[in-house]
Amino acid sequence: MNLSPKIENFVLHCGEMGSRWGFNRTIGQMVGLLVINEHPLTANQIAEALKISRGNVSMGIKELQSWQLVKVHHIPGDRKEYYAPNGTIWDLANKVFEERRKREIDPTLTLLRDQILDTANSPEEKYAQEQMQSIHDLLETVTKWSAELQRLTPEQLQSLMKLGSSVSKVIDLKDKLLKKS
Amino acid sequence: MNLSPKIENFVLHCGEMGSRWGFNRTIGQMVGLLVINEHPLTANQIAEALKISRGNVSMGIKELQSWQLVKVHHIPGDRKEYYAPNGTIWDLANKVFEERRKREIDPTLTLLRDQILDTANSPEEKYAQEQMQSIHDLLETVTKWSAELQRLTPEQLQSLMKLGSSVSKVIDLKDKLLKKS
DNA sequence: TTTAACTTTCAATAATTACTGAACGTTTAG
DNA sequence: CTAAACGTTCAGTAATTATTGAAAGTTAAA
Repeated sequence: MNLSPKIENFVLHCGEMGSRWGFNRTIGQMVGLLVINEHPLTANQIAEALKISRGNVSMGIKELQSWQLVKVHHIPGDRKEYYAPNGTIWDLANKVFEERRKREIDPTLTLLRDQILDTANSPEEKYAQEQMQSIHDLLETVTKWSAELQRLTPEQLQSLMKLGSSVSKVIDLKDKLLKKS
Repeated sequence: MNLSPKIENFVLHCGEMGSRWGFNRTIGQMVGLLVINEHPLTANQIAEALKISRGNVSMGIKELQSWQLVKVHHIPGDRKEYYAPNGTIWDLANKVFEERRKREIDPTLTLLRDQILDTANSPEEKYAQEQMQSIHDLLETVTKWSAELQRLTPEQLQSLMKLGSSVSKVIDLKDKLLKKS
């Protein structure tokens, strides 16, 4: 398992980015490695390619499974497990978004709702509640939107993109249509 | 500077979330604190409220300024600096997105483009390039979309949301319109 | 110019997070 | 049943990241 410089480059970059997307460097590299390899890899191949311990691979795979980002393959007559990305790039990105929504946005919305319903007993708390309401509304909007986007295939998205660069135009379209009907 | 339990709760939560949005726990708390306070705060007030050192506040503010998330106020006859959020909630969210795009997505796009243009000298590299192309396309789409969304006011967004829950419908609308004309 | 009131910096250290590798668990072939 | 081939766990340790606090920098009033 020797990576070509080009591929190694990509894998290292995934490592750097991985930490920003919710997992750590090593796990980012693992995703990168699995994604640029056409065929599933064994835990030992991963350990060797990334120069990390076997135990670390096991922990990383476990974490990736909790994100639903990898699936396991088996080859008849072979006891090893072979790991591969669980879906297309688009699927993986969706899963990361979805998981982060669950872990970050949902708990925040819950907290905000609780606080907003509670009665404010000072002007400071009143202001605080107003701000929390803004955050709440923003998060809810973003959540709904991302749910919408996730339903689209990449092709539909591309098509939407080509509409003419401006979402405002979509709004205008909507308005026109609604007036006609 | 004594926080009411309700407000403290929110601030602590911002701390937890802060780390996920690109900064660390303390800096997350600082943002939370500034956002739920109607009036600008001095560095000492922040240090006292969050029970951290004065030096840490200074570093945190510096970091937040690099994200363009805080602005400085001055009161005539007072040499202290007063810090406040740099815009509405929506503005702040936009700035975070924008900054993360610059720090994460743009460098990734550059790397991917380089790799894709380079000639593949093995079937593995060929496949790798195809995958990189997918990632590239996805990131570009997401980038363009977020740029579009950022142009909208929260009100426009809300309006778009109310369109009827499904973006696919917008695409259908578009198709119908284009066929008619 | 001195002093007081502030801010910034950064080396030392604390806190957190990630990794290793040995021990243990499980499955299957012989 | 035993050994080999694999996967998992976790205590100990390494690496990284965050924080403190003392020293140095800045500004303005006296």
